[in-house]
Amino acid sequence: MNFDALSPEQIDRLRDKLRASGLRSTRPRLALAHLLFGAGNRHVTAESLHEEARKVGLGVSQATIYNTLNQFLSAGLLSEVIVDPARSYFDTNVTEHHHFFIENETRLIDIPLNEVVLSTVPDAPEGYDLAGVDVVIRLDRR
Amino acid sequence: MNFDALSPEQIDRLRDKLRASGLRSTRPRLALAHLLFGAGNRHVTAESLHEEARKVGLGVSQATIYNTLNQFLSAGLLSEVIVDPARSYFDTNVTEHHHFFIENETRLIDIPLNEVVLSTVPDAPEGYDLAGVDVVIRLDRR
DNA sequence: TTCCACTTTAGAACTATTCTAATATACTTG
DNA sequence: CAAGTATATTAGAATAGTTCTAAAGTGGAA
Repeated sequence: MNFDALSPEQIDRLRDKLRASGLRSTRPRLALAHLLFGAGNRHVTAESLHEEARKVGLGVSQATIYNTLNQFLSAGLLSEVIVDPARSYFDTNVTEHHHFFIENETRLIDIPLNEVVLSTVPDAPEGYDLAGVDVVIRLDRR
Repeated sequence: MNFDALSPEQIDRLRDKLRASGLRSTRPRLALAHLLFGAGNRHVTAESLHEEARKVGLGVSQATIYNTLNQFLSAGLLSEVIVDPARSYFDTNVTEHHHFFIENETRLIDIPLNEVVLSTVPDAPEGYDLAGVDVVIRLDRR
């Protein structure tokens, strides 16, 4: 596979992040990182990433796809988007933002944080801490 | 089981809704409707409703729980809340509103529509129609 | 270069949900 | 109001996404 997708600096940063989470820089992890982070913000499912890996000739098992996605999630390299009861989506954009979800295409589109303004939100009930605010705008193809 | 939970008028309205969706007013459907609609707004999962039915001595199979929840959803008697990749939640509140979701208690709390003000939202991309806007405020117990 | 903790993997296991096809029941019609 | 039929219910099998297991492989410290 083509490892030009990530610059040497990006690779170093990735290795640091992995090490910081106690994860070794293995061939499967680096290869999947190239697919994930090599071309702007992306949304993948385990299945779509596995298929993509297969297409570029990456011999990587389904178990490794799941393990890697979950480890990258814990390491803060990915975020999870919960919009579809049938599968989990992983997002390479780990900054705060929102989503369009096109139900009949099972496709996600990022919405930059500043394009959604929540001028009023309720306080968290007593005894609870705010963990995050997710806005999902559901769409149907016309 | 106690059928006093719903008034005769409510029962008539329910029968009408079911008929409008081509559904017969069977004993299991009416009994589950009493559990669901007999005491204010509620959030249930298939499992929690099944357990509740069992406790009140309602002999109803898991398949019927799933069938009934999905039929009530199609009939507009329930709405679905997607906040947890592990299970589907059904909400007896079918008006537009939002949710708190307490992750470590797998518990939902309704937020009335007027308590969340979205002063700016992006336009739907060309070719797509707006299907709904869901705001989920995730909480952790302190 | 060796060693060992960490990784990967195939396949089994698991969980939520849906499906199947046999039995039971609501509701219409005579 | 009895009978007939379309619709419901059910147990259990099937399915889909995901996680687990345990055996074989590998990164990187020394």
